[in-house]
Amino acid sequence: MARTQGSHSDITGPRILAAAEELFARHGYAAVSMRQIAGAVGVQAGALYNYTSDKQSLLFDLMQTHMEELLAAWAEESVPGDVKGRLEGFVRFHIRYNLERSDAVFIAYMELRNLTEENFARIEDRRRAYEDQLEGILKDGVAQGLFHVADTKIAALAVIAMLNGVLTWYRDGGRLSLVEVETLYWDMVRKAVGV
Amino acid sequence: MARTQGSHSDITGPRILAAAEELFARHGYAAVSMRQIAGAVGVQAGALYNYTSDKQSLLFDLMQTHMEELLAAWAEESVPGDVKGRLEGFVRFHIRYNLERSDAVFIAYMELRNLTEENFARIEDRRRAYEDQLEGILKDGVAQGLFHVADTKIAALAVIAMLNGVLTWYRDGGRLSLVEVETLYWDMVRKAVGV
DNA sequence: GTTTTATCTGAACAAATGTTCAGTTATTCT
DNA sequence: AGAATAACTGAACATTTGTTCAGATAAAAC
Repeated sequence: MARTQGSHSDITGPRILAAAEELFARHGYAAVSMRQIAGAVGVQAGALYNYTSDKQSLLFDLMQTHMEELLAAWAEESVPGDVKGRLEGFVRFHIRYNLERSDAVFIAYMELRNLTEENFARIEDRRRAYEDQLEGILKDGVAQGLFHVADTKIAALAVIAMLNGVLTWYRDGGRLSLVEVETLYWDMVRKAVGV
Repeated sequence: MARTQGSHSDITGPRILAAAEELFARHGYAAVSMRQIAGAVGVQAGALYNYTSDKQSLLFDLMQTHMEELLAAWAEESVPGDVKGRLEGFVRFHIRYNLERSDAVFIAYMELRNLTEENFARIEDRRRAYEDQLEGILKDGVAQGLFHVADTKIAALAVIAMLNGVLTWYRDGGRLSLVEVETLYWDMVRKAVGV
């Protein structure tokens, strides 16, 4: 056998990335083999190498794409206006976006140590850019005398860490709806920055 | 060659656990081989099996020990008194203790998916017990009308997630001292619970 | 000083790993 | 229709994996 019926690169390519994303998120990068990914797609392991140069760049591509899309989505959703509203927008956006793409977020936070030094630096750069978005809001709030935070850098990291925690317990159809979760966290963030 | 000079089980045993802890924390459980652990101890791979039945229980032992020690340390440090003081005590304890044992904490949070279903349940039980300690403080504060939190369960998870974030960026000799970090986070937690 | 026991080596095992590639077949182009 | 190309198979590769175990040597017990 060789080329299979209905095989197209623009179909198999995304399916490989999707399978890798789910498996990496569930079992971890190092614990997932190329054969498992291939099996999930319904293809032999060798076929993966028409779409990726190696396992490492499969991981990097997933992370890179996720970070770019995250930044792009925030750039589109972010609206200028009063700082309090901007902060609320960030909190709600972060929770919602990250829950929608929990697999990608999980990977982006847990598999950093499996990246090449060079790839790590690139991802880290994008993460810092995202953190800077939040810190920018906090700085503006402080400058306007509205927020009271002693260290905007630390506060930004603390808020993001707190929001990321949602990923570890939130389940669809659980006790709280998405909007309720957003509101609970916004309430805590709002008070933490002193407004 | 066989038994090496100065070989004692009460020395090699702890060294194996220490080496495994450091390697698991740095590279991840699945990415570390038994031969790497043995190499770090200065012993052949087969010798590890005098101290552990398999790789899985090496991981579980590390997690189990960590969780028990964490709970014991908190039980000793925790003092009854006003809720505000108890909450401050928890925040400072959590940051300090977790930074001192960052390798074990990292493993306990990142390698849950590599545990057997049964082992996972045991660790999860201990983690919940720890979260309950914090939630208990929050509940007391709410009952006394001192804290204003809408959902004590979520608030406990949010606070712990926020505090754990310190692990990802704190470095000894960095911009902020340990006490400064504790104080910054306590300030944010204090405000977040509305006091 | 001799025996017993604890501790480790070194080789071996089958299975699994990432990756390559010649060959085969479906699709697309002419 | 046939020729060219894209997509995949299946086998092979050198390593590495977790784990076992007979044998060897050091430490402890007598």
